[in-house]
Amino acid sequence: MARTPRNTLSADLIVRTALELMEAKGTDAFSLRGVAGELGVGPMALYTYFRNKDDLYDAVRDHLMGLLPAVPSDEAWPDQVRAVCRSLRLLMLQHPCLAQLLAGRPLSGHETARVAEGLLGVLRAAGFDAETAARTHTTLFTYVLGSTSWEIQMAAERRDPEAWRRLRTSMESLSARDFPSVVELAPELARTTGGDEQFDYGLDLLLAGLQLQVRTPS
Amino acid sequence: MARTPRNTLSADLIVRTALELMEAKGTDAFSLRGVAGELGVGPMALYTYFRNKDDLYDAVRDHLMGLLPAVPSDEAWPDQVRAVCRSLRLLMLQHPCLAQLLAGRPLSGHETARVAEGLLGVLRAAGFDAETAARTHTTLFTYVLGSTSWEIQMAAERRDPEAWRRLRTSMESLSARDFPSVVELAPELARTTGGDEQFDYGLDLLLAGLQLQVRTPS
DNA sequence: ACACCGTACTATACACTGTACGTTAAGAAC
DNA sequence: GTTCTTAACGTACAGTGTATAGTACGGTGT
Repeated sequence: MARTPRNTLSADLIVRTALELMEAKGTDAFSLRGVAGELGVGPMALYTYFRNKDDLYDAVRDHLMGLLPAVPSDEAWPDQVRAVCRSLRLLMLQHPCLAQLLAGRPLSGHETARVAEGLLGVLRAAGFDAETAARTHTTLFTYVLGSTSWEIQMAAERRDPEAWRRLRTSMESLSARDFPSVVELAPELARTTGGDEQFDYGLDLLLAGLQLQVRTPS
Repeated sequence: MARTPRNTLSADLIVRTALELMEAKGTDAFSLRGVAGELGVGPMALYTYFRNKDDLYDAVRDHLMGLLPAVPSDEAWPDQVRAVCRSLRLLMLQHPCLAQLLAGRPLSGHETARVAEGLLGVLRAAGFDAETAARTHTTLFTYVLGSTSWEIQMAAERRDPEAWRRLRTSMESLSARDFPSVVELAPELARTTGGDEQFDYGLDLLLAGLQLQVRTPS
């Protein structure tokens, strides 16, 4: 019986454990000590496989990006773009921690590059020049990131009854004289903080703009 | 000489000090102890004015939102929308901490409501119905939030030479066979992670989609 | 078989964090 | 002068990431 068994760890095992922990106890509850504890190991053991916490973050992000399906190849380019954006959003909803992992750090890793490659390939094949393809890629990515992060954030807030109550009362304290539109549209605003329809609404605006641009090149 | 002078603090003074600290030492360097130290006061003194750290965060965010200019009233609605989005982005660039303050917590506070009121008012005046106005508001807000947060994040990364070097090398390690588009467009992608042009590109796509929708109501 | 060495892991320690709790003293009201 | 409220203090706790140093296992060379 080895008192300190070796080679029981691996980068992949650590990543999967970290991911499980984030999904079970919430993104914020994640800590190196927590992951190490789950693995029955001291906190410093992780530093054999990752330079620091951010490095582990990046690895988890890339692992999640690997779960994205390939771009459908037998569709028109607007539908392909829609598919890529929708599947990224779905992945983020399925793994809420992904929102923070994507927002907080630059993109890196092979799986992440694969996803970018898919979208860029669609855009190039559709006839976009290099600069426009890059601009469009960034625009789409930041839209998906922003809107879905917001959606997740709001959903989390709604789950916390105390925070939700405070939000409602602070909403109701607004005078209808000073803020007529906000007060009038409060129910609509609450309804449009997320959901498939809201996401598709913005995405379709972007796609409409794109198609218009393709048809009338400057 | 009073050993513990009283009434030297105020919510507003604390907010301003917190803001100064965040801008001087970076958003992450902000801590209750740091703010209290700057004010020559114990950490717990702040709890007289704020329930907790998030509460202070919200106050700082609302304070910053108060700096946004009013919506120009003598322009066509697409230009008004553009002006609102641009000024929010500029404020975020000027106060990088605002990105995190907006992303991490739900919106609240009077100044924040004032800004929402401005944009919603423009949309209602332009003839959008309640639901479409709310959807558009959310779409525009999340686009500005996502794209500008990303821009700030990338700019910060570029300022850290170590992180920037690692990013470059990880980019260059991608094989041109597996990731042809990413490798080919690397320079364009690096160039389009921010800047006025990139922001306006996406914003104009959204506005083009919106105008199209107005002209051809379902 | 045995010494060796790189490496996987442990142990300890440091400088932080937010905040719960209990105490003290300043200023106002009577 | 007495009493009440409250602003600010001090202490303490349970965390955090990680630098540094030490230890014992596994595979390799002789």
